[in-house]
Amino acid sequence: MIKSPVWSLAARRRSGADGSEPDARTRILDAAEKLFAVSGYDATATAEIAKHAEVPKGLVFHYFPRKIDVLVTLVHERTGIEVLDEGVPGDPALTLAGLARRVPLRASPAMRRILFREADTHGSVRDRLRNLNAEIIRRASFALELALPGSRGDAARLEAAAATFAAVLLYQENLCLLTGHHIDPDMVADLIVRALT
Amino acid sequence: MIKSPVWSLAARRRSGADGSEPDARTRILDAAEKLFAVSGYDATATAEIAKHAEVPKGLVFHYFPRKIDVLVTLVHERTGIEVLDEGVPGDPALTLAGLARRVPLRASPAMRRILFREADTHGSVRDRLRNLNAEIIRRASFALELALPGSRGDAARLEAAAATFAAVLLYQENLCLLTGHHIDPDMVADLIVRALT
Amino acid sequence: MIKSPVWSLAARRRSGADGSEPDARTRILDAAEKLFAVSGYDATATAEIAKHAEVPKGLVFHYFPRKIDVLVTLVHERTGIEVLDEGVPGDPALTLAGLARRVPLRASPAMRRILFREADTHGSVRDRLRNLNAEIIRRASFALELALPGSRGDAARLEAAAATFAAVLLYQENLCLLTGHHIDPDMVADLIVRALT
Amino acid sequence: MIKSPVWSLAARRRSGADGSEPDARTRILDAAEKLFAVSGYDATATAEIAKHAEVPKGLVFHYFPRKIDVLVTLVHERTGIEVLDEGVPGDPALTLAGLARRVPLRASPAMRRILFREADTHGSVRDRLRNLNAEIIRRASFALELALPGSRGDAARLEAAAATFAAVLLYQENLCLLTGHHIDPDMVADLIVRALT
DNA sequence: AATGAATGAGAATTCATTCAT
DNA sequence: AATGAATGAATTCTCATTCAT
Repeated sequence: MIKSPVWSLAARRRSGADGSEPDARTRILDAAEKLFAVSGYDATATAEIAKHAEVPKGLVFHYFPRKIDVLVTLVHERTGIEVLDEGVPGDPALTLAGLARRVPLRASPAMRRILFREADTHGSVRDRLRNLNAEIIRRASFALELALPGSRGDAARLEAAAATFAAVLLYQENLCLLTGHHIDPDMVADLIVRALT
Repeated sequence: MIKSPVWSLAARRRSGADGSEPDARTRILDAAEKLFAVSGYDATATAEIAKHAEVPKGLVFHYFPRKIDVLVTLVHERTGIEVLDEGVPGDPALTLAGLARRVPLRASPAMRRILFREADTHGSVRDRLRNLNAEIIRRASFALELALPGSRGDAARLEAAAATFAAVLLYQENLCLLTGHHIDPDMVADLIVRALT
Repeated sequence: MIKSPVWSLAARRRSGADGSEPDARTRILDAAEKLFAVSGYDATATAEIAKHAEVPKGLVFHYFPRKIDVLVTLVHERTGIEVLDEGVPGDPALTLAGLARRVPLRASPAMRRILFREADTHGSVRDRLRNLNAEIIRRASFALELALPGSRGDAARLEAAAATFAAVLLYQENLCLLTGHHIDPDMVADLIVRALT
Repeated sequence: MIKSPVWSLAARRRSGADGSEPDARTRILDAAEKLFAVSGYDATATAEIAKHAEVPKGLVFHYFPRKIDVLVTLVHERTGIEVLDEGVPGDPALTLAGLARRVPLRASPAMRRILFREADTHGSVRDRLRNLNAEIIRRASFALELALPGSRGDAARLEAAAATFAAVLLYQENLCLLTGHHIDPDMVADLIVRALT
């Protein structure tokens, strides 16, 4: 059985299980997500969103009185931290590799682009990103501690390792998109393990 | 004596040592650099650039027929790779720490923000970033090889380490801005060394 | 009783017989028609059109996303060929004179000026004029054939006569405007008849 | 020996007989003539003229302080009435055909387009066109009288014939350009002769 | 005479937002 | 709730013209 990516949970929720069209509000958010990711928030006109969502222009403002509300809603409703399962004690490398492959950030690739791009200029997005980042570092930290009990001696180094790990995991997608350069998460996990043992 | 940052070489050149005002074109680029960094390209009006540069609106058009030309010119003229190479063989940790503190990307903090932010939506900026990133990885790779001749055995691991190093170095500033979380380059350097020895 | 000119049919339709104001879109086209005729397309600002139409500037864009769309729409909606055909066999001179006085081009004097002036530089206008001209020549040809069955022998001459007739009819108004020289259509009709009999 | 068209007299004068480049002022007028004909006066920027003339922008204003001076100068210097030879008494049809082929308007095709187009909105151009038209009608009238002494009886008809002849001759080029429909001058000459005899 | 930087008024177009229905 | 016409401020871009050198 193929496991659908975590970020598609929201996607599945969008269109009813009966295959019916998602409702207008959802279609607006879908369109905005795609357009914001591709062109950026500023360069996307609300009229464009309406057109792609196949709803009349006025309806966008019906649901989202200000344009910024669309962005805020997207970030609030379509990004989050995976609450499910955590660290699997035992083999350090395996645990880290698992974490690498399953960053607990629940957000579609499009939402990640939006998150990083708009955080630069929109306080509310930045706040969200801050929280998400902190949580990811905490998880990584916890996982490292769990996996590598021996390195407990140096908290600072563990902290740096977790942050590095988090940074690489968060940005690898971005970096790949921008530079075409791919970093293998397994390799990074392996490096971290080697550094801490 | 504090060494002025490398990216300010251009800045110093802008206003002559004689204290004379930089010329109009330079003032326009200066203003654009600052404004693009703070508000983003799309959210910055050319009129705003002109006002900050203290030049008439029309002069911006005179030098840069399209608004996008301002961005393209900034990226072309104000980002680059440090050519001064300083391979310091000897102590691995020291060498890496040096590299960490002196990323060979020649670009002001403002230009870095612009580079990362606008690469997402502007092809020409993305191309530049791609080149810069590749060059930085190459440098890091070379430095690692020089510093850690013993690890030559595993090229893939070295490559991953260099890429991780480069990614963290490039993004740390960004991450710090966005999330407030600071990563100590020395720590990262130390981690890399430990991972490779 | 004086028969109102054919081109005013549309005009009458614009403002209801109930004296109600024509709608915004119509007022915009009315204003554009007048201004384009007087000053030319290029020299007429859309703001000017809006002012004369007594609508806000933005509404012009709402109906006509590009300025050129106003011109194109005018030409499409306000020029045409009279469909009411009236072949009146019998006296040749009378028939031709009738045709002279009733060129089958349905277009206000303003639209005619626009048509001739802008055809020079705007392809879509030129296409329209081409069609109109061809149709007028066909009508003239048909009328001549009907009126002067005896001249059927020389098709080329008939063709030339029709074209000449059409040219003079089409341009007489233009010429008069530009040069102040008036050509009497009756005289031209008479000439044609004499030439063909 | 091929006889170069009358309107190229000016052209020949432009570049020295020694094949040297025409001077700046001439190149400016050349460029303006071409550009005005293609795009119209309003739609042609002075910078464009300078570019095509391969002269610095400032030089255009050196010779022609106002943009309109370029147009006025063109019309003054590059349109005129042929003063050379006139009617050849004898065969009417031949004389008219000759006149048809040799309209006494000395102006390049480009200048004719400019003349007709800009007359609509520029008084000075209109004045010139008026004069030229009057002169052409006078010539045609004279030629007709000379060629067809028998028809002297009806001055009004002669007048109408001359005007028709002039109109067709003047506009045929325009019409052809706009509508693609060609009128054979010989045919028109023939028609006129038939109408008057 | 020749030049290109400088200027600013004004053009087209964009677009978030409002509002009557 | 739904709709699309209406609004006007703001933005990018154009361009004739001036001017110092």
